Amino acid sequence: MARKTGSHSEITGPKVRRAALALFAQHGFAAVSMRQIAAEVGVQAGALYLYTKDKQSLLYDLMQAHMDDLLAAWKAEPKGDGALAQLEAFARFHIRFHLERPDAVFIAYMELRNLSDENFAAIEALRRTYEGELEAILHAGHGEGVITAPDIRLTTMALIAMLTGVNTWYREGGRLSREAVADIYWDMVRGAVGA
Amino acid sequence: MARKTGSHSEITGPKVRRAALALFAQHGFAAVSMRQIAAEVGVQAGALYLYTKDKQSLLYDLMQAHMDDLLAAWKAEPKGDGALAQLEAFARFHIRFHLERPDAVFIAYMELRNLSDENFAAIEALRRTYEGELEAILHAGHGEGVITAPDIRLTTMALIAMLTGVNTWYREGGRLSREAVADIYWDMVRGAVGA
DNA sequence: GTCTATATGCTGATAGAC
DNA sequence: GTCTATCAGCATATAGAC
Repeated sequence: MARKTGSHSEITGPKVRRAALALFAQHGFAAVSMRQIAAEVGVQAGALYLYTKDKQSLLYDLMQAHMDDLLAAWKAEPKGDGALAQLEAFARFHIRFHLERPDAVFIAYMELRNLSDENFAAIEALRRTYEGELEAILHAGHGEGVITAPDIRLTTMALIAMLTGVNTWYREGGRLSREAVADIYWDMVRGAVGA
Repeated sequence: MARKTGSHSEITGPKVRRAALALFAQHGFAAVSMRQIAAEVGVQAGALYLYTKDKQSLLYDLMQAHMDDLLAAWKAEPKGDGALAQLEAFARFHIRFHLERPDAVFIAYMELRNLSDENFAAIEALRRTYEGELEAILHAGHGEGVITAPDIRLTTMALIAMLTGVNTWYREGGRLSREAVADIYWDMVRGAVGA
């Protein structure tokens, strides 16, 4: 359908966010200029300000959308009965979700210090909510007597670091499939919590 | 005290590196200007170029010095006999060494993409050398039959991510001493490798 | 909705005085 | 060894034409 004086806001908006996501992940927020993003989208720099208030909002919106996705996806995940089944569900979910969107994950971890103070606080709260999900599972597992980890909080942080670390080395088409990786990591998680 | 033609190269050089380390860790390499570093040191921006070829070299020198320190410190670490003792030594060493220099660790992980191609390759080689140390221990443990982890390479990456993760949450003067943290993490490491 | 043009300011790096 | 002054360029963001 022919269109005369381009009215692409429904297409250009997402394109801006996709371009920013890829460029921020590759070069870092501070190293990417609005001109670079505009060039990737195929518009002039000034036009970006129709879709974002400023560069800071662009970063914040990307990170917030990522964390919202994460929390919603975990909420929708089938979890099974018992703390051990839920721990397995969490480990497999975390690896799968994070491997599916490496750019967003990278930004969420690396660009926290480039957020304004209030934006940082908002993202930090979402991150703690997610950590709380795992912490609750471990707490339940302790109550059920199926895990013996001595410190729930440390175990939470250790497991999340271990699982997220997959993103730093996993390459599509490598030696192992995502499922094989998840199997091995689940073994290590189980061992680490003393299950 | 009046000073005529100050000759402070032995003092100013290290000051430049210390200031750059702190500022890069706090704000990120790309977000820090040479003028900011100079202000922190107490000289004018132009004077920095007496101590570094350019901004890129400043970053590279910091990262290389950190990796050299790491490898030298591990080499000098008492390790005990047997793979399990060496694994414990590695875990405790890694946590201790990394907690002692959070800024350098942060930069070494976050600023890799701001290195030039050849500088990146050099740092990457040092990082792989360090990973190889842990991998060799796990390999030996497999041979001795004291660990049952099914995939040495994945276990290496998982353990390093888990141990390095301590830096993201540990705060001096918090609930647990470094030794207590190391005790708990060593338990988790042992469990994760099936020892 | 996108463009061009522009404001205002900071960037890395160098030259030359002292 | 450090300074001031400066270059050439790029930054974010906005104004106004179309």
